[in-house]
This record gives sequence, structure tokens and C-alpha cells, in this order.
Amino acid sequence: MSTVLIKDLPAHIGQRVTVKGWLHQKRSSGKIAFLQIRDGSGFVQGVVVKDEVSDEVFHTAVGLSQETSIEIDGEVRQDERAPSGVELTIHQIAVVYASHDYPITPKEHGVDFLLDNRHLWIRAPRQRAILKVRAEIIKAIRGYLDSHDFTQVDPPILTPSSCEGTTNLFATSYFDEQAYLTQSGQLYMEAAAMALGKVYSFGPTFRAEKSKTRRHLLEFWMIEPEMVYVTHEESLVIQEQLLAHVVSHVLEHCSVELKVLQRDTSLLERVKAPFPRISYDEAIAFLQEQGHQITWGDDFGAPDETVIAKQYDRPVFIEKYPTEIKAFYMKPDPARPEVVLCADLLAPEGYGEIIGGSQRIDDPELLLARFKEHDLPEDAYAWYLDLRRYGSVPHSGFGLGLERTVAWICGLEHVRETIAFPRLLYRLYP
RNA sequence: UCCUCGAUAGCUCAGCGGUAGAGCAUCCGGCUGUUAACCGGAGGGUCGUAGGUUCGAAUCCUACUCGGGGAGCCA
Repeated sequence: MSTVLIKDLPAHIGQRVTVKGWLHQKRSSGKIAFLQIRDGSGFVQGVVVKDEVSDEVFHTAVGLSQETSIEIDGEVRQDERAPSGVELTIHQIAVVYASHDYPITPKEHGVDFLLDNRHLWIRAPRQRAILKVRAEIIKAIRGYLDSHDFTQVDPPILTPSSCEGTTNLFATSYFDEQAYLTQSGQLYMEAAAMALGKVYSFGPTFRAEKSKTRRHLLEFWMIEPEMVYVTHEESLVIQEQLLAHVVSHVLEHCSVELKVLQRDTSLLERVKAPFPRISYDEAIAFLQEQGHQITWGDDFGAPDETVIAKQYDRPVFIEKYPTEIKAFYMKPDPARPEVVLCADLLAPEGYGEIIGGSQRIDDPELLLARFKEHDLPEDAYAWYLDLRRYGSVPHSGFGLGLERTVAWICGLEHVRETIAFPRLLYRLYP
């Protein structure tokens, strides 16, 4: 008798198989017991009928407690009443290890309690579905980039200084020196792009911000592509094609999970390239029309972004922000030096910014001038300046925030559910 | 850092000046198609901590601790 994954059971109808997993939930009456079994690949209901098994097996079934690990021997049966279309008629049950007083009951729980029990919470159907979708999103991103001549390069996590200013960094000791956990691999990826052409990094980044909102984690994962001889406009095309590919991949491969999450997939089906583009100027004018207190030169707040994103049924690019409020490495628009060749991509439904990108400064003189304006230590950035001294080229890149993308595609209230063990303000356990 | 809400049984909550409550979970009993099953019974509490007001405080006041939502910052 072979061990079969629950997700593969529909291909074994009529066969006797072994399922190895855990008891998720149980209901029993005097002469019949229903066991909800999970094995990581899915959920299935096993039925134990008193008259059809030994007293010992029925007694075991009725006495099973939540999350007991079990090996089930049973026959796969088609059943219209089952959500997955199949059930298991149970013949034998072997208890691997018992479980007593499992904390997460089939009732509602508060966020604090669930986060304290995150190591167990991830067993829940909804959490499992989110982690599966996250994995598929990562697979889709890699699939797209790997098949479009990108090479993955891994930038360091321990860094000597910041990428975008010296605040909000997690510091750690590096023997006699101070080191910081990276908040972006971008500058290193620019160096890698000069070596390999089109590159991307995928890894964790860290921001010691005291943010307590549904869109923030202290540790989150970013995909950061960097591309040589690619302009700002060409970068936007790559961004929208990448994201459209990710959404269609998830729709194709995660229908079961999206159903568990009760996601309205009709909203996702509209996410096709090209995405609408508006300028920062247009966005400011629109917000002023809507009565927002904002003037040219201000950055957008979360409510501003939500109002703009709600105008569209797919993600929207906001381009060409004032040079003043953006990072030092962004290339000014040659036609209008007061704005830079950058764009943020806002997800629909109020999920906020999921991509930030720009064309980078390629002129060594201008970059040096920016260092001075921003009070950046030249010696720490000498290597970065070298990239402009030894065969500088026009190049662009962007950073895609994984957790916000997962939250949007899954339709979640909060990014804390998008990663197995979220790092939140003042929460480092488990 | 600021604004705002909260902390009572293992969990989710009610009680808001006069003897500590419910549902779920747990344990025991019943039930042949359950889907957060249902029915009966039992056990389960230093009401976040410290002080104050009062004849009397879970309840009112003060401080602190911890947590939720939001702002700023950002992906």
C-alpha cells in the first residue's frame, strides 16, 4: 500500500492508500466519526463507521485529539458532499504522537494570541494557503526574470553603511567595527549589473522603523532588478510585464488557495499590461481637486495613495517626483531637472506602494555633487563612484516588495500574515 | 515619537460601585453524514501591575507595563 499526498487523492479513487498527517478536526456521533486530516499538501475528510472497523479502531478514532499525528489506512472514495470531491473510508489508524490541549481551537482568536502561537498558527488552512501563494509568487518572479536573461546575484546582508541615509538601520557589531543589516541591495546590484548586464537580487531587507501599520514589517523580502542600457521608460514596461505575469501565474496555479482565502479573482483577472501612468504633477492636481491638503513638493501620505489607486482597476505608476524628495542616486529628467526619472507603482484596492524604481545617475560629476548635497561620506561610497569612472552606462532598476505584493494578491488585511514568522515592532518571538 | 482603543477562565468576550458570568476548548455521558455539528453534566479565576477614593472596587481616579488600529517613514 502506497503513501499518497492528500492533494493527489483524486487520482487514486477506488484504491486503498496510506495518508500520513495530522488530525485537524473531529466530529463524532455514537456510531460514526468524521476526521479532518491534513498532511501539508491539503485537507481531506476521513470517515470511520463503527460497524465496519474493529472496536479498537473506532475507539481510537473517537478519542483522537486535535493535531495528533496519525497514519491512516483507507480507501479513496468519490463523494459529492466533500469539498475536494473525495473522502477516505478509514480502515486503520496508527497514532504517531499524541497531542493534548492544542491552543488554537476552531473558534475565533485575537491577533496577539495568534502571533504568540505563530509556530502553530501556520498549520491553519488560511495561513497554509497564504504561504503557498507566496511561494508561487516567488516562483513566478524567478521564472519571468530567469527567462528574460536576468542573472541572480546575492548582495551582502551585513553592510558598512546605509543605502538611503543613516537612520532606521539595525546595527550590529562586526568585531571592532559597526555593521548594519542591509535595507537595500541596490547599490551592489548596480555594480553587479555592470558585470552581468541584467541582474536581480532576492533576499531579506531590514528597516528599524517604528512603524505600526498593516503595510509594514521590520524584516521583509525584496526583489531588486538592475538593468544596463535600460531607460526609465523601458524599465516600466519590464515592471508591468513582470507583475502581470505573476498575477496570471497565481490565478493559474493557486485556485484552491485563492478559494480558501475567499479572494475575488475577478479583480485580479483585470491586471494586464500596460498599466496606467500618471505624473507626480497630475497626481498633485488630482489630490487638490479631491480637497487634500497637499502642495507640489510634498510626498504622498498613505491616504493620498489610496485615493489615487482607487481610480484604477489595475496597478498605477506615478512618475517623475520632485528631485528634492527622492534618493540621491536618481537621474534628473534632462527636460526638467527639478524632477527625477522615477516611478512608484501603487497596487489597487489600497494596498499601497509595491514597487519603487528609477533610472540611476550615470554622470560621475553629477553623482559627486549629490554626495555633497546629501552630506554622504565620499570615502564610504568611493566604490560606487568607480562604477561611473570605469565605463558608466545608462541603467535603471527597481525594488519589488514581496510582502505587500502577497497581501494584495491574497486580499489580506495585514502584511503580518504574508511571511511565516513576521518581525514586527517589539515582537521577536517566536 | 504622537493620536486612539484595549487588558476579566486555556481562547473569544459580557459584567461598569454591592457574593465572578456566558460560549468555545478540556474531561465524562448521549447521538449513523457531520462541515466553527448538536444535547446533558463536571472541573476551571490573585479581574495586567502598583498606589489612591470608598463602609465596600473587576467597575471610579493616577502612574506604569503589555497589546491592537492609525499617523509619520517607507516596500
